[in-house]
Amino acid sequence: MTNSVFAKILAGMVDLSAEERSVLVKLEERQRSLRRGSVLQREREKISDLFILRQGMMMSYVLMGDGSRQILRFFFPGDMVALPSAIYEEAPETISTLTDCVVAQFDLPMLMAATQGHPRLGALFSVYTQIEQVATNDRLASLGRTAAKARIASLLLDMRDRLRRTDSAVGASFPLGLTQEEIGDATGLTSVHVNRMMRQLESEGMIKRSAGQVRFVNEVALVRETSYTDRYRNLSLDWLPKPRS
Amino acid sequence: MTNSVFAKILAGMVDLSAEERSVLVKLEERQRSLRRGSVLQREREKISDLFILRQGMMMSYVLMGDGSRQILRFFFPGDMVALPSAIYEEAPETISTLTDCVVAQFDLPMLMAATQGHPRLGALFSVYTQIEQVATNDRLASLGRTAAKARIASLLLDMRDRLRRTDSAVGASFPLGLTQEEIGDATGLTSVHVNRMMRQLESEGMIKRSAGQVRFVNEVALVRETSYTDRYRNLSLDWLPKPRS
DNA sequence: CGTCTGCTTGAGCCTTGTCAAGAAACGTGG
DNA sequence: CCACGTTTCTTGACAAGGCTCAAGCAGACG
Repeated sequence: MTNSVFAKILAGMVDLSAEERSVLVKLEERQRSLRRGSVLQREREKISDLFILRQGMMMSYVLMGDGSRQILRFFFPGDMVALPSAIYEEAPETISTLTDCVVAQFDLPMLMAATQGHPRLGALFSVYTQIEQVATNDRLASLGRTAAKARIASLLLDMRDRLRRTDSAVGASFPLGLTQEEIGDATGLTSVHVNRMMRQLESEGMIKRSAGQVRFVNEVALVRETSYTDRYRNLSLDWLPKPRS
Repeated sequence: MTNSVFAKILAGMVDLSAEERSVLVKLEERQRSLRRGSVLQREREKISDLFILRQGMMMSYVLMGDGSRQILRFFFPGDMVALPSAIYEEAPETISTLTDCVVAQFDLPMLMAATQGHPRLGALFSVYTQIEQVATNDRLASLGRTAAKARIASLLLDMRDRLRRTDSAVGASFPLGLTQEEIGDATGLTSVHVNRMMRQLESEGMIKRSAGQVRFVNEVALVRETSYTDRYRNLSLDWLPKPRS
């Protein structure tokens, strides 16, 4: 394979040197195709492999004692997957595919080796994980302190922005690819209430749904509903070391 | 100052070499005392300093459009503070003290320099941030998919475990140091409902409250209520590079 | 063409929120 | 060390957002 989707994400932050790119390409050499509904990793199992999602959509989730599910995160092309699990004896989350997927697979020693001679790349991995952290904090605030409609609006805006990172065809319209049950499990709602809220967003002229696509009809109103922020923007990275060119 | 509280946390994961310790001590050389109620960093302001909390309790939070507050995290001695904010042009969260505090202050270049010749230390910083991430995921699941009583029980168990990391005097009993309003802002509840649930936990014989202290009377029942996991335990770190001794 | 999964809608309920007010604890100045 | 003001805790009555249960419908897939 001659390219790296993870590099596409990082390239949105800094200009990568040719050498840095080649290191990233190597991380994505070992690829696997997965069917929709595959489980890459199950909660409480020992896992040490990491993945970069190249095509498709995935998610991570936990099952609660009462059988309900909390989806922690959706993954889109370019995302690094399973890093938190790799440091534990037992994976804290289940990871599975939502569509047919292509992933690149590697492990922590390979990651360590990759950053060895490239301190800036190591720092960029840290930046990536911090962005994740901030995005998770945003979701936390969304679940803790906003109403159902706003949670769903946030989720939709987030999906659009993250799809657009690697697919410039995504504009006001994008394929949803989630059931209302999944949206509910991500936002802490029931599928019934997700349904009601989505139709309300539609009847209020904020979104339009058809053939599995969502279109933002009034994006300004949607954003006003949510206080959503794209956390891949407005980074301050002048402290990064010089690249190894 | 001749010691590092952050080293205490890391020492719970691996045996630190003398050289690694001395690097960590240096990070905590510049210290500041802060009054209760001080704001170290305000949401949307530019910040580039990091802190390690040496004494006291702090928190980070965001203010929502409607004036409500979501507390994202409480900080206890040994915790690293403000790392997510340092990579943004504008801080994504406000950080303030809940008690009088002593913090050590440094910045990203100093952190980069510290890990420069110590790859294992750099990796341990990453491990630390991943633990944060997993703990945040747990809170997300707690807010999304558990009832009020369980959220509060989780919070109490988490506080106790994190206080105990650096204070071996903490056992079944610890100083709460939070108002019910703060507990509510952390768990996505109102202070009124927090009150009801805490008295319920008390009347059910799970906890006892007096003079600002919380005592776990029936810890087993409390844990059963919550599916809480201590994320500082059961790490798998055999992939770490050799320490520079 | 039949089955299955996901979407939609209604009715009633329950957990949690809102509003309000009094009691208790805490902190501060005199 | 007391007195007063402020914050925090506690409790009740009522409201509401979101959940549960149930049933019909539509589209996808074999």
